[in-house]
Amino acid sequence: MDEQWMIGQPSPTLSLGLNLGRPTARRAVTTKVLVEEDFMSVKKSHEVEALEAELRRVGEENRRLGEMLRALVAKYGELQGKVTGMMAAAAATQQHQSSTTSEGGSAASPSRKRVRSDSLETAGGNRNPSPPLAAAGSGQFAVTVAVGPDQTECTSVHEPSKRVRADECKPSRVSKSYVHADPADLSLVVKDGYQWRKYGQKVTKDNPCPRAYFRCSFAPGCPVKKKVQRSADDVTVLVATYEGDHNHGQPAAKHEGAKKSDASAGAAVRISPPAPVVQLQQQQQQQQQLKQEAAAEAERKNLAEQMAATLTRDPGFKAALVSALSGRILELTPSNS
DNA sequence: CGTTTTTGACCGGCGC
DNA sequence: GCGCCGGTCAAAAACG
Repeated sequence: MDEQWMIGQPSPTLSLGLNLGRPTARRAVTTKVLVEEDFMSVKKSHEVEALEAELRRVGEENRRLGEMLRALVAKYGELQGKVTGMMAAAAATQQHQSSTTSEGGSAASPSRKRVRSDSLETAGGNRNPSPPLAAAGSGQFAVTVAVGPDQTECTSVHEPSKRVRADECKPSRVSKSYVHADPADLSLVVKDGYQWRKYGQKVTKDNPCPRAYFRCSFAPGCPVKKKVQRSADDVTVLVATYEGDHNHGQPAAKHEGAKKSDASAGAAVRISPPAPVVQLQQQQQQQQQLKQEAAAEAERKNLAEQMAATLTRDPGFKAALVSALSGRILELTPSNS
């Protein structure tokens, strides 16, 4: 019979009975009394002995599982620490290289650049010789942020030397933004509140959709660039890659870029169509969702670990388990007078 | 007329 | 050394 009970009532029954804080607690008290009166006074039957053995076995298994879970979490934390350390070491090495080789390289071999570009660059580049410290909050679209806002020296190197490879000296901020767009709309425009000037378009090898290159045109010396390309997997998704920090604040909400001169925007301020706002919200929602999911996962792991530790250490857990099991036994066994 | 977009050409890095 | 490829330039066209 006990075998039938165990087969017919698998683990859900156990889990139901383990809700310590639920109204079954009151029933557990009464059932405990019943257990003591009915079962303890009477000679233990072999069924009860089998149940107790099963109970011990389940408790032991639960304890083992808890230990395994703790070990797993500990190993996970250890591995995560190693990864973090390796990434920090790589970032430190990269920063050191960029602060030495890039500065020296741009000064030692200026002939690497185009001649006409250098003349233009020196003429206009002095307008903003040092990158301002502002725009620390401009990374609001960042999904993957490479470095922190304190590493602005890389930007100062990056601006005068135009053809610095991205892996030699990464811009101070590289972030990606995914925007859902109408596939019928062929324009590669991602509304993010800034003014952008398109300076090139290219069809890349790994994606049939062309990639558009934009510069921030709100401030003359703003080093921020943006690449926009439709996702190869989903053409309805626009992937915008931002490089660098804005050296100005976010412009006031008005028509972004698209064939609107600043002179016309001064007097007649029109309310922007809702589409930019919607896309902006979509970007922020996606990023918030990613962060929330990561946080929720970490919280779940932490919660599971705490639950395992609490349950295995709590001396009342076994008593509660006994009461719960006994209560279920009394419920399921036909009342024998 | 000033600004922005388009688009072919050019440049430099990288792999073979 | 050569070709490929991504990024950029700049003249011409388009636009308001």
